[in-house]
This record gives sequence, C-alpha cells and structure tokens, in this order.
Amino acid sequence: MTLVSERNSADVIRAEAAKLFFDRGYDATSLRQVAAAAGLKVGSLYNHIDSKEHLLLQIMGGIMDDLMDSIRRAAAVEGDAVAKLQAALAAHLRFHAERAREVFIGNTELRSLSNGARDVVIAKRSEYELLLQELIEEAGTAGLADVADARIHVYSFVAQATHVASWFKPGGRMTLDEIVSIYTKFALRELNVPNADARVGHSTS
Amino acid sequence: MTLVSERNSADVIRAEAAKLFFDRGYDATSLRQVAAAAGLKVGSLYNHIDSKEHLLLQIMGGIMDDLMDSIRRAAAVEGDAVAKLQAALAAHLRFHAERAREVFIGNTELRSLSNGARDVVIAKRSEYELLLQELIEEAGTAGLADVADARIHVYSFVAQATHVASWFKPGGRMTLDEIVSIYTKFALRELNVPNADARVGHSTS
DNA sequence: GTCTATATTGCGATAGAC
DNA sequence: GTCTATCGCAATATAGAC
Repeated sequence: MTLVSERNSADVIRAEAAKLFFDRGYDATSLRQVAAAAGLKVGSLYNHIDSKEHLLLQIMGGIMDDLMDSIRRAAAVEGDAVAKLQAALAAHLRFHAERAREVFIGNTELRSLSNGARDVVIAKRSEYELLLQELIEEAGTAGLADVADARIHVYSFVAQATHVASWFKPGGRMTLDEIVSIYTKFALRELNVPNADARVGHSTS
Repeated sequence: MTLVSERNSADVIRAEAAKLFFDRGYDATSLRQVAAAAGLKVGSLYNHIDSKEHLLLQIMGGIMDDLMDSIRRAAAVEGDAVAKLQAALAAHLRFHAERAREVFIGNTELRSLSNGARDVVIAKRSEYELLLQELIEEAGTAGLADVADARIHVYSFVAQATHVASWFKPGGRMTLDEIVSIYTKFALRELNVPNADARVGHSTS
C-alpha cells in the first residue's frame, strides 16, 4: 500500500515534462531533456511512458478533467443563477492562474497531437464550454442577465482566463484575489447584471 | 522599377511560411516544406532568407507593425473619447479576424525566438498595448467610462481578439460585422459606458 | 538566381547488458 | 527497474556545379 504523498515516476515525469513543454514548446522539447529533469536517462523513460505524444495527451487530458471538476464543484454553491455563474467564473479564473503552465499547454499544443488524440481533448473542451454556456443561459432565463449570445460570452470568459494564465505570476502587481475579483466584475458587467459591481465587492479599495 | 503588384520571392516565402507555421507550428515546420510551398528547393531558400528564425521574426514583426498602423488610423476618427476607443476596438477585432494566421503565430511562437529577436517583438507589443490603454484612460477621464483598471481592460480586449483569431472562419455562424459588433458591445459594457448597447447598434436583429 | 549533394547535428525509439 | 549504445531518420545549413 502506497501513501498518497508518494509520487511515482510517471507523475514526476509528467510534471517535469509540463514545465519543459510550457517553456520551450512540445516540439522544441526533447525526451532527453525530460529524462534529465526527472533524474533519468532517456532509455529509462520508456519504462514509464508509451511515447512522447502519449505523454502530451496525458497532460492535456488531465488538466481538462481537473478543470471540469473544479467548475462543477464551484457551481454547486447556494444562491441564484448569477451567484452560481459567479462562483464558477471565480473557480475558472483561479484554476487558470494556479495551473497556468498546463492550461497554456492545453491551449497551444492541440496541433501537436495526431487526429485521434486531438479529438479526445477537443471533446473535453466542448463539454467544458457547454457547462459554462448553460450557467450563462440560466442567468438569462432567470431574468438576471442580458445574454447577448451565450456562446460568445463563453468565448469571452474563456479567452480572458486563458490570457490570465499567460501572464499571471504570484507576487505581481495584483494578488490572485484581486484578479479574480476584477475579471468577475467584468463578466457580470458584460452580461448587464444589475448591481454587478456590488455583487462582486471591492477587494482592491 | 518594379510594380507594387509584383510580389518578390521573399514575400511569397513569408506568406507560405506563415501558413505552415500556423498549421503546424514553427518547430514542426521544416524549411523543406516552406521551400516546396514557395516552389523552390531548400538550398535556394537561403538566397532570400538569412535563417529560419529570422524568417519568423520578419513575420512576427511585420504583423505588429501593420496592427499598430491599423489601430492608429481607426482611432483618428471624429467623435468623443468613447467613439475613438470604439473605432479602435472595431479595427482591432477586424484585424485579428482577417489576419488570423499571422496574429496566431505572433501570440504562440514568441518562445521560438532567441532573446534578442523576442525583445524586438515584445517592445512592439508593449507599444500597442500602451496605445489601447491610453484610449481607455481618455474615455475614463472624460467621464464616459468607469475604468476599473486600464491595464486589465487592455488585457481583456487583447484576449478576446486573440481568441477570435483562433476560431473565426469566414462563412461561419456569424459574419465578421456581427462579431465586431458584439465584442465591441461587450467592451463598452465592461467599461460601464452609458447607453453602451445603443452606441454599438444592433447588427444582429 | 537555380539546383544536387552533403556535412553536421540531434531527434524518437529500441536493444540488450546489468 | 536502471543504464549505454545505437538504429534510422530528418533537421538546418552550406558547398559548389550550372
């Protein structure tokens, strides 16, 4: 029986590979570099992974699964449809900032996957976007938001969080709480939610 | 004396390389593929380019220069500070959609450049973001917009246009005019501009 | 300018000893 | 499981004939 805190070789390899893929890109990263970062030689890697592409697929699929879990849990909060959407968006932003490396990989290395593997990731992403879209539509049908086009609102929120993942660094000009607060405010404003600013509060003042 | 309509080999090479870099990524594209697309053999490429990296730098630098020109011209429109910002954002979105390939390359291949070349592109991007930021701040000081954080508003608008560049295809569900209209509306809503929807109009109804 | 041929380097993946 | 050594291949870039 193994302790949860013991990370096996496969986990270490995935984590180190994610760092390298983020810094240099998938194609520009060699398995020799991955092996060195994991404290192995390249030949030994193949005792833990199937191929370089499968390693990428594991990283990309895993991050989408975790993101989906995070949003689902957040949206289960008590409150009206806007409160649920707001909680989901906060989790959405927080996740993108905290796991920026894997998120970035998921958004830039799709084309590095072959067709079958790419379809797996795209299906997860569609499922995620549909969940966000439903939360937006529920706020609209409840009369709490002016939904111009639910799909484009989803794109807007996805784009913003993805962008945050590309520049957020802990210790920067704004805390993560402040970033979550301001982008959530923007989202509610974009939906013409009444008293949008008051719903979010002022963590920056 | 050469006609403007005559595209020299270097232009053809840059255009074909941009297509390939967009489809496969910079690292995954070989100069043999670029040469074949331009109707040349790989050895002949070097009569027109310095190196693969310099070819990428030319593409990335060129798109930023063109983007900057486009926004500057749009912002010179007659009207109040919001009208100028609105015109700039429309041009910003239109440019990203119409030149999606090069924009996408500019946003994903920064890490493929070595330090000196990367600094050139980053400087152009900073200049561009500063221009957008000034337009936002002018709308704020004119009392026409509620600017929560000018820099984050810039990030929001940049993220949205970048995302549009990644999914927009002519002939899709929405026309480019409709896309520009809805994102501009979102931007003015995000800034709490009074009568935001009325300023943009309803191209979708 | 075009081309073919090649030097050099590094890649993913595998074989086989321990 | 670890390692070293290597296979087969493709990359960028260059040399040199035309």
